[in-house]
Amino acid sequence: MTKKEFYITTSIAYANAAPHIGFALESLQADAIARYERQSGAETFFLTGTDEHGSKIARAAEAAGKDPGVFVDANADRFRSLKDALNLSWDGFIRTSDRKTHWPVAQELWQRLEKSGDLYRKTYRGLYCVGHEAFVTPKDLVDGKCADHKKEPEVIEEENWFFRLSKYTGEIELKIKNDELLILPESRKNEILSLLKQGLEDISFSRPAKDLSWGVPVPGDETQTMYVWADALSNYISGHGGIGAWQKHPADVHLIGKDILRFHAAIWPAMLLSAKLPLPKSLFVHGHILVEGEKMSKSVGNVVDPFELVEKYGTDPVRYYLLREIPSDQDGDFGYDKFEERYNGDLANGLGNFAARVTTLASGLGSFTIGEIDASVVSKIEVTERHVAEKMKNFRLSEALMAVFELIQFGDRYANDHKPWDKNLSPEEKRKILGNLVEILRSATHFLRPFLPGTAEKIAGAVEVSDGTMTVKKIEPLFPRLTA
RNA sequence: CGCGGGGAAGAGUACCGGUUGCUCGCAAGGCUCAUAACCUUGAGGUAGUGGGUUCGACUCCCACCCCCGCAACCA
Repeated sequence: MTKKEFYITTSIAYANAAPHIGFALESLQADAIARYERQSGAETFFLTGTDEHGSKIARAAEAAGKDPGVFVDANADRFRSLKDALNLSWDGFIRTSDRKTHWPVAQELWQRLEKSGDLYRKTYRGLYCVGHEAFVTPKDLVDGKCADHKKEPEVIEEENWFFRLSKYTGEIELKIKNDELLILPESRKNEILSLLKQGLEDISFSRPAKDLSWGVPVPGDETQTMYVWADALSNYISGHGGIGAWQKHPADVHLIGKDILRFHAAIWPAMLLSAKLPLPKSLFVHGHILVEGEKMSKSVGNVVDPFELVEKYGTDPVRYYLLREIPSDQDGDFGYDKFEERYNGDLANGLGNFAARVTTLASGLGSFTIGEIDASVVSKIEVTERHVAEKMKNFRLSEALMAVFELIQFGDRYANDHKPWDKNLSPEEKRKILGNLVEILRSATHFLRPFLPGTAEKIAGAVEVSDGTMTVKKIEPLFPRLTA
């Protein structure tokens, strides 16, 4: 009760392939926010996981000659191992194929919707393309034929469960409008409001089990398997203690990509309303990563593997690039040249060099008492703290990082102005100046900790403080310059 | 077609109706504690295009162009 609780989620990744840097970005954003909240004293729960059902996965497994369960286990492990590669601090990893923790919640949620009278059977008639092995819409057709497969689709009828999404349009619109369900950035809020204004239609909530066997069975109807909505979205509940826990404390923020905004801002809230459960407090919508200006796609072959990046550059440089170079709420670009520019400019020359110069200078002093800190330094640190807090509140991570690097620049300037290496300075004068510089370094380290936890650890390890006495060790180069 | 977002110096971005600010990159000078680093100064933008409102617009309005997402069964 007394302690602030904070519950943050990423979307769950579809486990049909290996993770790419898009998911790495979302994980890192969530991680930085989670670490920041934890550091600020909140009891934080950070959830991530994998979405493992659906015919796409069943087919991918079949193509790989594997049982879907085995296939999905292997992929889930790869997503899980992002934790080490990227130094993620998640507390829970939910898998939708988990029959013990996930299925009962998905089914309970389903039953709640049913109890509210919001699920009904309806015959769905659609155009089925054999090539797609899926329904297509008239817009996918050219001259009455599937644009991809050049075949006329068949008209197929099947019975599905439907959810009365239409019933909740108005209520959701209102809650988004008055920020009861806060959507950030504001442009995304506008986007979803304009969609809601057009109204929502009821959606199909299940598939015949004969077509979709790899999924959660519909309770009380063996012939049907849940379609993605109840199956996947319920992870936010099953991954953190189940329905009772959600009732007490729903998610503070769901991090999602712009591609799944409508699911999270319309379908998910509608389900929760129908189930008489509280809505998440906010959604933060990030953009997509382009690679050298192009959309990342398997067919183009420009998919960037986060594990390779980490292998090549190290964890914190990858964290830094994705959190700093990619604007948190817009599309951003990944490129190796840019990566190395950022690395050299900010990490090697900026943070790394500043840490080296300060610790080298201060290590020559032995143990010394911390003197008074200049008013200008105190106020710069305070300003930085305020800026970081403001930016973090709106999840503008890249801008928060900018504020921290301004502090480092301030530190470099302070060193140049006061020249603690000057032979004419008395030992007291040197100590005073270095006391200030170390203070700047320590503060910057503190602010950077959510973003670059490993680096912060290293710097903190070089500065020992006890009872107002400080001992500084010379630090090993944190980020050796990359040379072309 | 429609809805939403975005288009600013080589790159990434901020604020704002009233001489475009910041970071990286680039150039010159300074300094030498530090990872050829750091500091200072400078070059570089007709703010997508064309109209309009206004004493005055990057900022408001309209049209168009380009990019991105959505467009309900595609996870």
